[in-house]
Amino acid sequence: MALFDCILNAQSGHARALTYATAHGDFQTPMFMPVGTHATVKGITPDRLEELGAQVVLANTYHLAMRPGAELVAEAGGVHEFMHYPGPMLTDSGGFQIFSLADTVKLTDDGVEFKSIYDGARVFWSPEENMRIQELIGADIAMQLDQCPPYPAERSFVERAVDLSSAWARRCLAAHTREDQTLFGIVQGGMHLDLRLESVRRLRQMEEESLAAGGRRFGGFGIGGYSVGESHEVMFETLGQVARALPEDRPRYLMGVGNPTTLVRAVGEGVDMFDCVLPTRTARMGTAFSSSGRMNMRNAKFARDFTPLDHECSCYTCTNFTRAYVRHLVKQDEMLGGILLSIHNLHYLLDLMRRARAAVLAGAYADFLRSWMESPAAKDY
RNA sequence: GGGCGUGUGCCCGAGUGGUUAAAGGGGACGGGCUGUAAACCCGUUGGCUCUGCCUACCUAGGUUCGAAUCCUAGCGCGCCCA
Repeated sequence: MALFDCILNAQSGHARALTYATAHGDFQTPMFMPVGTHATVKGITPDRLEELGAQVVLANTYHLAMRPGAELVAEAGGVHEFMHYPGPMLTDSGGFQIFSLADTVKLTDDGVEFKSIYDGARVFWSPEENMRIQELIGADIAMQLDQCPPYPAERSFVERAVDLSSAWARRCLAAHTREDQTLFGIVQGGMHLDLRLESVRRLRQMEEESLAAGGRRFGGFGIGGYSVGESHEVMFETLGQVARALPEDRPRYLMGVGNPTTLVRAVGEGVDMFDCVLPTRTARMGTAFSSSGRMNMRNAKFARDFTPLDHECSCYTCTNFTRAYVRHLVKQDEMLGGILLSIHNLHYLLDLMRRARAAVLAGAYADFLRSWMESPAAKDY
């Protein structure tokens, strides 16, 4: 396969199984991507990530640009070398952080000015500067700079976010040059189907114009702005139509979603990739995913429970440790508690997506979805 | 044996006559976490027939309209002297 080729291995209903080629190896979908904001998946060493079958790992442009600095990462040989992760990587642009963290954000014709949360310094990013930084960091996939509106938000606000994100997408696409890195565009539009479809239309159009002018195309598409506080019902009212309005020949990435049931349902709607802090953050806070639903391992009922976290799980944690021991670690604030739970939760989502892929390859995704929705784990949706 | 000090809710610890069921920690118990400023944040923590009542600041008496707060004795603990 040539770099950034995308092969459709199978389709079952709207659910797809893709293989995608990057300079650091192929990845297969449906797929969940562990989040490693500061160029580390908290508590998890890279060899453990490989053992878990993680394929793509995320890092964050905002945080790495502030610390230790994109130039330093480039000097280290790029983010893969820096963090010693040999597989495919993706960097989020940092747009999400700019708008969610900074209290003073100033939009100009040329870009966005914001205050660094690290030292309060004024930082100005144009889409071009953001591309330059992401190329320095050197992940396999870069995300366009975008604006993710909160929920609820005035329609006019969401419209402006679509306008801004579209304009930035065009400039990112034009500015992106690195050959061994691809760029994903991002759909916005909140919960408004017409705005979402307009956002998709613009991405497709700007790509056509770029190609016609001898420029580049998007390597895939992010679906942003969901799971920002709306109900699942509201999200699924539009998600499927939005996903399927995107080009069929490239991956669709639902950004920031990690609830197991949402993943299973979204795959059924034609989504291919996900990322979320949920498995690792909740792990550090003491929560375990399991085939019988989420478990708060601080609960007293686990004190003398000498069984594995999940009887159906084959991860390192479940094959070697008991609920009682994990609870003990969590109650004592021992770092190993968060580590063991992170291993388990990541395994849970990675394995869920492997089983989803197997179901697509078997042409039986509808059955997989149905049996999931009837399982005890779906209750925590 | 004598002197001085001290005794608060599961634990530590503030309070030193009235708005104190009693600050603040810790612990315990429970909840939350969705493109990670998160090994973090929030709630509950005497009982009950629960918009109120009862029981509570070592024990027993006392002073006072009113005491965890003052007095007396006892008991426990600590330090010093013998």
